[in-house]
Amino acid sequence: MVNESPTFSPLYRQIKNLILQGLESGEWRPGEPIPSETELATRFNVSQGTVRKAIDEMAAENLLLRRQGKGTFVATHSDPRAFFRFLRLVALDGSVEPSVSVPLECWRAKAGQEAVRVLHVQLGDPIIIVRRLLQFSGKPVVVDEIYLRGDVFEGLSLEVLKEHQGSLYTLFESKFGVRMIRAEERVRAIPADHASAELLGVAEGTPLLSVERVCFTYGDKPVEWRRGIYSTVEHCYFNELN
Amino acid sequence: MVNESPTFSPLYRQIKNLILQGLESGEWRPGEPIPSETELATRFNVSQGTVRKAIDEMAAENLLLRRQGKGTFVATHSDPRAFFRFLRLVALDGSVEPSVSVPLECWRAKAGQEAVRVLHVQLGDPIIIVRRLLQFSGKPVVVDEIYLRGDVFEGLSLEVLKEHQGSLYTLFESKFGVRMIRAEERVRAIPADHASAELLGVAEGTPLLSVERVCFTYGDKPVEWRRGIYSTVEHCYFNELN
DNA sequence: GAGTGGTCTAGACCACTGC
DNA sequence: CAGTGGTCTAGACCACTCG
Repeated sequence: MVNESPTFSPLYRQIKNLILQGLESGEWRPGEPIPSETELATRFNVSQGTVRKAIDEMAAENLLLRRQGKGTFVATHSDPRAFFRFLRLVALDGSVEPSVSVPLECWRAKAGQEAVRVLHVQLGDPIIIVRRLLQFSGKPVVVDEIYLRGDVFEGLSLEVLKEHQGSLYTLFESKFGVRMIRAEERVRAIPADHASAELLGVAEGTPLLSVERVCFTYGDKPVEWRRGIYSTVEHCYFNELN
Repeated sequence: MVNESPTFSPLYRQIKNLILQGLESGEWRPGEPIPSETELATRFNVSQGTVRKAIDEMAAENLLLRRQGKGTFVATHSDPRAFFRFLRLVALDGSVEPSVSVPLECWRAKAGQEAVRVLHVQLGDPIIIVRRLLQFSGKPVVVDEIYLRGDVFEGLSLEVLKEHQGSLYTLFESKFGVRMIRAEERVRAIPADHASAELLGVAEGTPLLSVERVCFTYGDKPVEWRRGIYSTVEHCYFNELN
């Protein structure tokens, strides 16, 4: 169990990778429990403390969720606590309203330069584009244009989107087995164009937020790129800095 | 060492609070090392592992910085790695340019309703207001208006600001003993008014980011409120979601 | 009560830093 | 070389959940 190589990697990190493999391979699916610490310890021939440290790190990265007395579970976006993990939008008056997703369009296309650069696909590879509206207490607040890898989300259609309840990421988990781990957002201020102005109910030229998001699944593989146009008339983009 | 109260608090968290007290009281100042784990363990009559767990949490919260072989240090904003911790601004082309802070004005005032609400001071209490410009590679990108508690930052003046090299938060640490721990930001899109347009070199009405930040020191005490007006012509607000 | 994660300990050894 | 943090172990006991 000793590692004398120049690129030293502690045992618990090797264990972490083994557990990660289980997640990637689908051995344990989102929401399901993984084996207990003692069970994993005997399986991997290490002490419980080492497994514990591996799980600690993964829980800190929101990959696993520990629940004392019950077990350790694969994190899922359908957990209500995870809903605002990727949606940093709050009402100016502090009220918390549930959001409703209204799918507008969904069509297939071939990857252009932008998709190639961000999604790591080849030029002309199939991609899927979704346009949808996000409403808070009945009012439209966000217009999203979402680019997805066609190979990963094969079968996605407007009908599927309309049938589904809940956030897009729960749909991606349950129907396509894709779990979003991490995302990067780039925010800029832009004037409302004609289409966005109409959809969001603001005057053309009104300053809006352009929020570009790249979303990664296991292995830091980018699978979604989206641009959201946020109206900040009654909401704002909220961020906590630590 | 047993705790049978209904509000159970593990030992390592009590140790954490003791170390926190040392930070708040200034027993160890930013950049300085705290005593070694074994030393703290004997001082607090617990095992090294318990001290370790306390320090682990504080390192995760960016309160302490561990350096193998050297010791554990009080985190500081003058560490270059911490520079972009609170400034989520990157160039669109990905280049990393150092920023220069240009103080414009600094005056004393009495707290209005906004300051009362955010900074938890009394109406009419002394506050200090700073206006400054942030330049990247010579170009103005951010105009900041900064509201500070007068009791905490007594003695701050335009001269002091102009003399100082480095970020504002390093000045706050070295001259006023105030360390910023955590911040909240609220981002909205607004049109450039006349003054901002002139300072940032954009046309009046250009969409800009309004970034309001509340900054907290130990004990979650708010000591700074600022509104930054960001030009997103060549930069964007970057955020990583985990 | 059995099983889970959570805490605490004591001790051994490894990796890194600086004298 | 001594001193620091980093890893790993084995074992005891506590707190929580559920049947």
